[in-house]
Amino acid sequence: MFDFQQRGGFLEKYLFILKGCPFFSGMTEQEILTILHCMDAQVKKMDRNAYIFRAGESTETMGLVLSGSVLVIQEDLWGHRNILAKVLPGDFFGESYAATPGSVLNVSVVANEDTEVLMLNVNHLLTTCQNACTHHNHLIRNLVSVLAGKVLQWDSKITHISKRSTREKLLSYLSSESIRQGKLAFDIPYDRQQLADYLSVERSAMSAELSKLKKEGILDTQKNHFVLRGIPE
Amino acid sequence: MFDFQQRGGFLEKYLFILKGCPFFSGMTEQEILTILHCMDAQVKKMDRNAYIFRAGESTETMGLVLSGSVLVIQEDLWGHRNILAKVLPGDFFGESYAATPGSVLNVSVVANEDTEVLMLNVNHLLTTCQNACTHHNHLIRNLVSVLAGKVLQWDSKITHISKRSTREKLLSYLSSESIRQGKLAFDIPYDRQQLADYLSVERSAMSAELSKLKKEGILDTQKNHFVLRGIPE
DNA sequence: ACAAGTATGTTTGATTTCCAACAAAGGGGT
DNA sequence: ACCCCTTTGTTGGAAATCAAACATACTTGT
Repeated sequence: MFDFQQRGGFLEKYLFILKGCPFFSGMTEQEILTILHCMDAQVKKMDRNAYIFRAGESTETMGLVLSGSVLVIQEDLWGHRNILAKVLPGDFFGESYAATPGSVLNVSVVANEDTEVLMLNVNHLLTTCQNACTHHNHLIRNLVSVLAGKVLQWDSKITHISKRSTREKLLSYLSSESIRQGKLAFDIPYDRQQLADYLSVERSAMSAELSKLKKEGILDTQKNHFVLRGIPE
Repeated sequence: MFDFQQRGGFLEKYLFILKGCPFFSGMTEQEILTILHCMDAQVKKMDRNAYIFRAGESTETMGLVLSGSVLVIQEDLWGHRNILAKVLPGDFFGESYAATPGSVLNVSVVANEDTEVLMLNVNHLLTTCQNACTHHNHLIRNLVSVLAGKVLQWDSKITHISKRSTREKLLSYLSSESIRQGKLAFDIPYDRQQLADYLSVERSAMSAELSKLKKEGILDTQKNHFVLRGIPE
């Protein structure tokens, strides 16, 4: 772990990510730097498969992915892994637990590849120096947007996994991704095993269902690239 | 729909609920009244099964249940109903959509019984009169807690419905309710059909599974009262 | 180019869920 | 007490999923 202020290199490298992040929207570079100091920002470099949070812990800090990606997961002792979300650069994880004093993590967070994350203390934002920094109120307002967006994201995940059949889950997820990205041809951030874990189905059954959908001409796919064709008339 | 300020009756009747609500925590009665006016508060009386929000709409207002209860649901055209949550007096619904400009409701909200709800305009809180009312920043801070709590609630719902079998879903939900309420004997807010819709399983299969669990001595239940016994050794 | 490891697709039988129909139990109103 | 309506439990056949095994790409490192 590195102190953010002492490593100018990181700063120049990633400031453009922070500027594009909803949480820092409407702030100048200098204001962002001030805030990073207030929130005790620290950069962590994580190797692939390293745990950033473990279910059962509690935390005052939230994470912001700078490079690479992390998976928010739940896993039981027998290898079943449930993927709640993949978090890409510019997006947060753990913010809801950090913002809820006394809460216990119901999820784990692991690096999906070699990853750099920025850890930010939310309590410093919520409970101290409310008057001193005029930016704090602005940031808390931004935090509302971040949290509301997370709820909406969760709503749509629940939409997918509430479907009863593997086929419906696939089509629910794929069509929503297609709409979100605004095109019928798009990439998804998951490989087959991860997609199965995201949709809570068996990989082999899902693979079989994808083959069926291909044969029926409803979609085409190679690796993580998908093309939806709609239902032929 | 009634104007809140003109109906003192409602006010006295429900102010104690508002005072106990996390969103208004740390505020005096007079401050709450001021806020209600700022947020254009209006009381709505809804008959059982009436829709408060419909999927596809968008909204600037969030709802607070005063009496009765509402269900947050998703339904397809062929009667499949997925219950995301039951909202009891003192709790919010729709706040994430109201706090996300341009968002479209992915859920519907229906009155589960004859219900009174308070509708509050979130935009008035987030975008106007930030300087005038010192309470606003306090409220936005409280809104962060409300939203973070909603994410945690969603996390735990995802935990339950991600389980692969009906039995696991039941036990996941029931044990978490038991822990949440701090006792092995507890009531749940759902009848059998609603519980099945909440866990995304078939009612009849769930009923059969409950019978098995009873026979095995793992739990006991009559109507919506449950007693967990743990797995016998 | 090769080998080893990983990811994806396919198949199979056992298990589970779904679905519809029906039976039994409870509630409310007259 | 009676009937009607809702809720809950039970059953059985059809369909889907799970889980394990295997085959076939595709990667990666040497």
